[in-house]
Amino acid sequence: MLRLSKRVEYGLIALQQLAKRGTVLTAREIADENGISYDLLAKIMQDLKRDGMVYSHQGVRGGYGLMLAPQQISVTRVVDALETENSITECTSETECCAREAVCTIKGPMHKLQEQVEQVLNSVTIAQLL
Amino acid sequence: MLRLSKRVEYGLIALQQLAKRGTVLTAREIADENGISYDLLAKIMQDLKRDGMVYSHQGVRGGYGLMLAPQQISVTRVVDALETENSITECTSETECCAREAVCTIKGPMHKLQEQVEQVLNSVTIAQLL
DNA sequence: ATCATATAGGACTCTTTTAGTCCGGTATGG
DNA sequence: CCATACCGGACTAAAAGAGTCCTATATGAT
Repeated sequence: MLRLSKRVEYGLIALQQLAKRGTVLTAREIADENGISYDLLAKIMQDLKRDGMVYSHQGVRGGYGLMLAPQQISVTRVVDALETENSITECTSETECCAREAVCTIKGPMHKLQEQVEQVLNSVTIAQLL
Repeated sequence: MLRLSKRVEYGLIALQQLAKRGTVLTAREIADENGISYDLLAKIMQDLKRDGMVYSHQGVRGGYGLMLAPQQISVTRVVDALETENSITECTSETECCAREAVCTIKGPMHKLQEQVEQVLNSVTIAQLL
């Protein structure tokens, strides 16, 4: 369907909110204010933290804060952090191996297309979402 | 996963083969030579025909042929013909309606992103796959 | 100290989408 | 008239995606 997952969608929203407010926010706050499942968002925030885009504080008055400037966080980076695969076809994936590889006649062109799509996602940052 | 479906992948291969060979090909030929399930490809060819990209002839010595020049067939057109949805998020879809629409803070930016991705898919045609 | 608050993370389940199959029907050239 | 090849509905299976539940751990405030 050529669609970004909800994980990425929610991740972008969370990062946008952190950038806009400029303060520490809890996963609960972000979830409630944006109509997102708390459990789901909680996991997404963990992944964003693992990547180094945000930091976290446990306990009372804890929450999440941005580790980077909004213009430093590209959509590509968010996708990479939140999705297992980001290739537009199986043959442009580095982790999968296409069963049709031996007879594949579109591998080359698909790689070029992949690059162009990535370039678009790379050119957009959280700063553009504000 | 931001991935094109197998339907689109196979559709592109079929169109590429028709363009490269410049003759009428049967669904069976295309399927066998490219390691694609015949039943699946048969349906894809029907969809391509419905769209007007190819014509078909039934019966002995029948098959499919291109209706348009390769440079006139964009990837976007193939995606539109073969997939029900092509929007990168639910909020950029014209047919779906996002449950979070009232509180959505990324609708605008997502539309811009969508346009850019579409522009890329629009700029690539079957001619570039040869 | 202890308690309410918040993140950390494993293990599920449910739903949707995608891929692929099976089958009977129709058109057509040899 | 029959083998060939498209037409198209119905179905199944597999995979991915979304969301839930529950327990553990850290920590600031009282």
